[in-house]
Amino acid sequence: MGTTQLESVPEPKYWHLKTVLSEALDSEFTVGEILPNERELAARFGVARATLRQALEQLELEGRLQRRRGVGTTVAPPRVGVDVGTERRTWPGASGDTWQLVDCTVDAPPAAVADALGIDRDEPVHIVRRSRVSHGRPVAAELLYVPQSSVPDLTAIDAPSGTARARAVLRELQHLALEGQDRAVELGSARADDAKELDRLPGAPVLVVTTRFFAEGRTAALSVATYRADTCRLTFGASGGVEIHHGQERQAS
Amino acid sequence: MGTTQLESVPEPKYWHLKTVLSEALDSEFTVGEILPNERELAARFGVARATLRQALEQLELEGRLQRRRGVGTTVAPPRVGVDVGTERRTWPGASGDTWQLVDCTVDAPPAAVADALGIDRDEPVHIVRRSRVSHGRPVAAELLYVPQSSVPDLTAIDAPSGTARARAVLRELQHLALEGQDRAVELGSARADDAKELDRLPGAPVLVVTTRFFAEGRTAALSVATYRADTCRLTFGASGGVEIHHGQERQAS
DNA sequence: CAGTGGTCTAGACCACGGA
DNA sequence: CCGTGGTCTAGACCACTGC
Repeated sequence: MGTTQLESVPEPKYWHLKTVLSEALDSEFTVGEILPNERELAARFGVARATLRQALEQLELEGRLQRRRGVGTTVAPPRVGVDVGTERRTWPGASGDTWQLVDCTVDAPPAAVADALGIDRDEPVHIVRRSRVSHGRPVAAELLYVPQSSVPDLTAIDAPSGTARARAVLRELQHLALEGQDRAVELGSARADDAKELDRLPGAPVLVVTTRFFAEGRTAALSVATYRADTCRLTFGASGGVEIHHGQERQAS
Repeated sequence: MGTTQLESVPEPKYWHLKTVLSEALDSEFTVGEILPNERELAARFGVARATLRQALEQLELEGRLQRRRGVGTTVAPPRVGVDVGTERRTWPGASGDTWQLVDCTVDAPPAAVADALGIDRDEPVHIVRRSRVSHGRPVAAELLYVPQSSVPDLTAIDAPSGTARARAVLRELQHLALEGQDRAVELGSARADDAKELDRLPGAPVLVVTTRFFAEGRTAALSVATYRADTCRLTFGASGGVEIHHGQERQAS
């Protein structure tokens, strides 16, 4: 081998395709513009549709594209910075939070949630559903699990209907002294119900933010919030008064 | 509508397959166990390999499986909780941090990074490469961008080689008074070099943690850390002394 | 209704890891 | 060397959107 063997490492077609498309998006398209359809693009690049789709999937994962069945593929706007600040340690539903109540049920939680709450796996808890909207688009769906022991003063009279009961549960929560909280962020895929609320297909990538609220020496509530990974950037503002001019704060290419 | 129309919504095969496999993983497999190969599994479920792979991909995305070319598909251990705590606001490289120095170069940063740092796009900066290991496995790769103006006392003599220079840059950083920092987390896909360091294929899903360090009224450094999304759960410990017994803290199914 | 992206098939070959 | 997962093809049909 006389020459440096750079060509002997064939880049996958979809990877190269992704690079080419990415550059084209930067230079030849504007936000919201609709791309040629997949069959057309595949033909234009001389690849099978499946290969072209592999490239599009990556670009969608990175928040560069948005695809909707029956409509087409459009150039996505930059990701929305969504504040999930840690320093403001308050109960959910405290004044100024950005969540919309959806409804509230009483049911046995998933086993993992019961374990985290330190309760029996078949002990029913309040499950408050909330959703979060930013810039007119749904960005997150939340399930807030509240053991009945955390809101002992809640009576059946307080809970005539879904959102009213949700309000009552959150109101009762404020009575507890919040001793602390912790958070975790991980990648997940949207369950069917979350997907519907987020206007995505089931299985869409989401950032799952799990928050545990501590009071009276135990976990008094557990929040599982799923954010659209394609359109959201979770921000943890921690410095004083520095303005964020988020635009192309994307990963280096 | 007399009956609830549940059957009229045909679930995609790969989605159903994913559910079945997921339950099988819980009940019939142990961590580290190797699954039958894809051709075998596809045949067993009576689907094409591509369909089977779609299900496996989702499970890998959720951290349930690990696939390695030439080896096979294994049952993944629960995600590792990696602390990216916000309260401990220190410069990178301060005592007690868990990063390993890799090397250090001087080069023009990507345009987005230059913008975030508020410098010209062709102004070279120090680029410190670090990696983070947890439980014996690489979990993150970081690029730390430090404008030369942030470490004015650094001389060429301090920088004989890669890691030595990296050490020198971090040492100089400690001399600045850290005024604040902020963080953002978003989904990305691994670039080729990061992928190599993380022992993954290019394009693998990663959680990108961008941290801006403020000093002297400006952004004095910018860290872009990419964490393996399949194996990591980013934790933001914020409560006092509460022990985390992470095990099955997975998203509710 | 036509056009879009989403799912699925049944093949083929390639790149990598380990024996 | 063989077996693995990774890539790619050229089709097909389905589900959804908007006209």
